[in-house]
Amino acid sequence: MATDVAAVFGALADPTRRHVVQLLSRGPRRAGEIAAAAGTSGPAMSRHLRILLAAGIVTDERSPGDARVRVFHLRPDSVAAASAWLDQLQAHWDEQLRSFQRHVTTSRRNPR
Amino acid sequence: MATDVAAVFGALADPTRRHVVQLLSRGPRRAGEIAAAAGTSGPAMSRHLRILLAAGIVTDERSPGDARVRVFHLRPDSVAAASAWLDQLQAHWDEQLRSFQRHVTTSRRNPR
DNA sequence: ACAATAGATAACTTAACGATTAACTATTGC
DNA sequence: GCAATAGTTAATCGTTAAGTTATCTATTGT
Repeated sequence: MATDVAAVFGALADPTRRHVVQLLSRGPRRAGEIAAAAGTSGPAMSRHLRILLAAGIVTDERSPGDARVRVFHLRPDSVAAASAWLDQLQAHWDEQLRSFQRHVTTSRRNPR
Repeated sequence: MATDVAAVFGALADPTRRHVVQLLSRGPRRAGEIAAAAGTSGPAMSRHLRILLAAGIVTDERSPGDARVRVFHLRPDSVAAASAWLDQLQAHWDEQLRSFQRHVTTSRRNPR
């Protein structure tokens, strides 16, 4: 339930997990489908999905017809927080680009 | 020169590098300043900065007054690419959320 | 030329990460 | 109840990544 920016970036750093997110963006999938589509084994995908769950990127739910089937789908707000982090960064950039060349040779005599 | 989304997320996955990016968002800094602000040693920061350079997030330039001083500053377009990746994801979400509950109990009889 | 400074590189250690095989827990169907 | 299925957890291995100490290069100042 994190929606933590650090966890989101950490989760999205892995190419397999990015692939999973790309797949889930086209609709929810079961765990077996995800593992097969990503080309990884079941146990490996289980750990990846746990990381994505901890980052708040995906959510799971049991299929009502078949209780052993686990369906995963994305959570829009989690990535929105990460996107906000990047936007907040760009907000600071506008200010930085104005005082850009001014600070280049600053603090030549600045031991502390 | 990457501006690669994978490299950007991988670079931003590390908390030390995120701290560096946060620092550089408030203006360009020298390598020594960055290492001191992040609380890490020079060699460790040198490797982090190399990763940020490879990801296209930061750029370096020699100080004209002091050639051994290396000043680092951010590159707005690099994070814009990563932000675009997240936005492209949200674009797919709108479609997914419409056919949301429809696919939950799909493929109950789908062995392969 | 010599000492000092700013960083980067080398070699090494340790910790984290990812994949695999095997065993385990539920759940469905006969 | 028993076999099969869906998925997770356990234990292990190999790889990668991060940090540290020491060394090296380049540049500035005297």
